[in-house]
Amino acid sequence: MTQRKSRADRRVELIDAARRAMIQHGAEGVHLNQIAEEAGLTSGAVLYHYPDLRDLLIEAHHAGMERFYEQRVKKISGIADPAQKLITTIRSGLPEGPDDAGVRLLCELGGAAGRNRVYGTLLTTLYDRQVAMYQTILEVGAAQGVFTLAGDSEQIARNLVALEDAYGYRIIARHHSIGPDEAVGLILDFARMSTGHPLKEIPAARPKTTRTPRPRSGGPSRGTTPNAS
Amino acid sequence: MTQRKSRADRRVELIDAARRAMIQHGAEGVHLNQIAEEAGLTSGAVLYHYPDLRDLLIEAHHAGMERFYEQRVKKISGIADPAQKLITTIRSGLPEGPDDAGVRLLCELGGAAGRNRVYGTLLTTLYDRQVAMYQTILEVGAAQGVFTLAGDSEQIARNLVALEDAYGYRIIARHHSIGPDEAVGLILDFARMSTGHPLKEIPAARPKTTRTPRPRSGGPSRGTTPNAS
DNA sequence: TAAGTATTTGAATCACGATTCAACAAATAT
DNA sequence: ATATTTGTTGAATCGTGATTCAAATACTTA
Repeated sequence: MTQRKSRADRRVELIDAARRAMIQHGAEGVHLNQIAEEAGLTSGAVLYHYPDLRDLLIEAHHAGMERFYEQRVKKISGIADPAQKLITTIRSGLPEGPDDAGVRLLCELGGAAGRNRVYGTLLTTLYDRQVAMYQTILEVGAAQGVFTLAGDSEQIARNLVALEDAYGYRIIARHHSIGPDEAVGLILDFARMSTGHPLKEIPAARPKTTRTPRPRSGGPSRGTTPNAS
Repeated sequence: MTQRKSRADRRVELIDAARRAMIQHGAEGVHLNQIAEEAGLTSGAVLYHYPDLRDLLIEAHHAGMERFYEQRVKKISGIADPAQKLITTIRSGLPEGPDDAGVRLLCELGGAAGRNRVYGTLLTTLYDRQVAMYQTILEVGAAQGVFTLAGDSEQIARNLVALEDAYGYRIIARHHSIGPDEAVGLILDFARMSTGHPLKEIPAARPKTTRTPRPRSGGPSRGTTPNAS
């Protein structure tokens, strides 16, 4: 028999298993057995903890969003410069690629939100929180004289989140010419117009320039070191 | 027995029935019987025409997109002024409300596109076509000296479509403070920055100002007539 | 009008997932 | 140690939807 767990532990595990299962099989297409398998249990055990599957799915979505949001907050927590903060935030709102689990899950929800009020509310709440996050960055930047806002900060923030969302969908759908980098570029174009700041992308050296096996005659120390602050 | 139809006619009918059924039950959650019922047939008859359900669903999505796109093209076909053309296009890309069938169907696809290459391609293609549509409007406007583009026309067009998409999702999800009008306003904010044009919304008299049962002392002929061009 | 063909039905069957539950095992309490 | 509670299994059952197909029905053609 599978290792026995306390009620609380098992519920947390199940939520995560459900999250994983939904990413693989679709938010609405998941089957109880798939969740059970993902958790290493039988369907009966899952039902024991969640007699109504829908509750589990909602909690899983909720957890997924929370995780997504927390990750973003964490990534910008150490950055002081508003411009770098903005750039980093934009990047953190996009999937890393077509298989990015977190964003995949959010995309799954878009359609369901039209038919399911709970999911609609969940998504709407996340959107509003993200808007608030951007708004704070913009306002602080303006207060410091770094940004010169071309309009209402809420309006700009809403459009920033909207752009993120949309390009997330494009990336997930495997658009041939829009990947994470291109999306960042496009959103930054808008951000520049809105903030009057050049928003140069200097953060974190990207060691991959479409393959860099360092073929040239080796210049001693230059390039890969990511501390060119 | 239900009225017999020719092969071609029936297929067209089925595609439309599938479209309607998907809007009600989700792009991936539709059942054969629901489609059959929507078409006024039995499941057997549906299978007779489409032995593989997936083919029908794909065709239905394709048709839905085509319809959506054609509607937009049609709406701007008569407009000469680039500014009005742009405004009208923006509005036509948004759902009329949370229950707008056409957009609902597109939203359904967003999640599935991550798992299903065909859907991904379908959505991507639609996106590219819309970008081209906007790009043409922008370029023509710039050539006529009406617009002063703040950047590459493709970049602006991509962001315009992205904003449309994202606000479509928000509206479908019943965001409390973002409806079609608010979304148009937000997108126009971006469009103004990008074109250097004020883009005043003068089109089509809106007879509804949050309820206008004309309670005042009745002025004889005035108000409801929608030809105040 | 008769023969032939295409479309549709309806019932039977099949497949699969959800649900239930008695039995069992692991923790915890006594 | 024993009893009790809690978590888990596995098999049985139920329900639903997909699939099949012979028969019936509506068209078409000769």
